[in-house]
Amino acid sequence: MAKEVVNREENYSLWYNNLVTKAELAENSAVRGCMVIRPYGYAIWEKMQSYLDQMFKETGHQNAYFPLFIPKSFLSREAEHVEGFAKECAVVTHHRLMTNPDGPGVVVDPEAKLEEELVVRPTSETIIWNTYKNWIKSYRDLPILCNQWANVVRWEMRTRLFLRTAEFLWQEGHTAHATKEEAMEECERMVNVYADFARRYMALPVVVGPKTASERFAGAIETLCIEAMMQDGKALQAGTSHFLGQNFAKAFDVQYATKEGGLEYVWATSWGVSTRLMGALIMAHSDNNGLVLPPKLAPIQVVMVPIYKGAEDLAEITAHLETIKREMTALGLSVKIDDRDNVRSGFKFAEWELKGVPVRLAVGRRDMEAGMVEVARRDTLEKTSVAREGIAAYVAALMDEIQENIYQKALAFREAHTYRVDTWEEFKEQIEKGGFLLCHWDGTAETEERIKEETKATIRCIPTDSFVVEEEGTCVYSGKPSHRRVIFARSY
RNA sequence: CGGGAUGUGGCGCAGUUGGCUAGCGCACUACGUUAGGGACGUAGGGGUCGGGUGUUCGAGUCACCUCAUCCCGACCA
Repeated sequence: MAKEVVNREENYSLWYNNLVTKAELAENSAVRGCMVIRPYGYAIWEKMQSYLDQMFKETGHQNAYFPLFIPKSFLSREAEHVEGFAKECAVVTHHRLMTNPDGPGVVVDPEAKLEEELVVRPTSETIIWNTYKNWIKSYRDLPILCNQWANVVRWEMRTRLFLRTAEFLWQEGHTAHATKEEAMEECERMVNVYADFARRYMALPVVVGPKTASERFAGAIETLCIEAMMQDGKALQAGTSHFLGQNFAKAFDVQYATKEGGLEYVWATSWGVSTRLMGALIMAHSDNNGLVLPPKLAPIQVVMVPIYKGAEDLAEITAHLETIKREMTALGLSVKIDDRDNVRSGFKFAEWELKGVPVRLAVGRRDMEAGMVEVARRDTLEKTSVAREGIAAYVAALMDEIQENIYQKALAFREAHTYRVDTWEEFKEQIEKGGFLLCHWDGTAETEERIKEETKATIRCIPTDSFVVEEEGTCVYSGKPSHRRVIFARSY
């Protein structure tokens, strides 16, 4: 159970500092809300990337890369899309600087104004569909199943580290299909890939389901998402998969010749997850001692701390640890021996806990002579003494146990903070305490909007795989009939 | 873009009603003692106070302007 202070803002910096630092920028810089990812933090992102990439390949996708700059006119081709992103675009207007004729430094050369301004991609649908147009002529060219790993820029009015930064890293999949059914299947397949990844690798229980119309991606017909609950009871959208219908195909005039000789617009999907997942990971599992990383994503899975007195002692114990390390490395574990002699063991314990390393081994002369190793788990903070013999296999098995335990803990937390709410009074009271509220909703945008205005709660999704929600009832707000419950929550 | 707050060594802060060589903790360097849960001693190095203008004999301190950051709103796959 989370301690009282967990997930309060003051604690975030403690957790974040291991992974990122705020960009240190020159004074007067217009760039704000960016982050610098430290090597240790990036290692987590790399792990996420490699697992996701593998899952994308297994579902038939290929990686590709498209331009960072998008001609401004492309963005306006799809009406809803441009409306959704216009307010947060960084725009390139010039291509050259010159020495300042009136003083020090450089200024923008007014002669170097671009014919057409370029938008720094906030998402790549438009530039990709402009390219797909040239790739697709016949039904034989379909489907196209591409993914891109890239950075994108969204000039948000207010940023939040990890959750909403001006520049972030992500992957975006963009697919083109001959039929509506095939595209819808793809959309669903990919949201399930995300859910699978969140659960198995991030140890993050997520709810899968469609968004309501008002929460949809700009230009999508349907948006499926995975929603997670953070330790403060707020919801976090962790990934989305969009069924785009023929909107982009029509906007970019992408038609294909059918087998029968006709001409049809293609059907599209797009889907993405970002470095926001790292924020989710942190806010879902961390405690007051720092990060808690699931073993599958931990850059260092085992840290070994020698307990010693004097240099010879250190050398001898370190050599002993090396033999253990070799055994564990052979089992595929990533291991670090912390043989620093300028900090004490207690300091090392605290530091590696802060960094979230799943298992710590400590060995002193006493243990060495007794043929024992002290094993400390990060998830439970328990310490046990284990025989040196067979320690590698023990730790390898412990990794699975920790992975599962972190998941179960997060799941139990979510279950404990999910409430079936049937009256408006109860709703207003409960929403203040956080959590997911499973409620009947009359299905209208008006009701959704009023609830948002009155309580700041939004419909996170219409769950399809996590809760039993199909039942007859009446809308928690309007009292009109409803056939299923949806998830209301305050969100990031 | 509105409301509030904050900018002083790498980090976190103090600095009274303006007053003389700008301090403290952490971190850093050297040496020594230490080492099973964030060690201690001694000796060091490092800041011109976000930027600008002004008031004054004198500005970290007062005034105005400006820039940046954080929080709350508005906004937001």
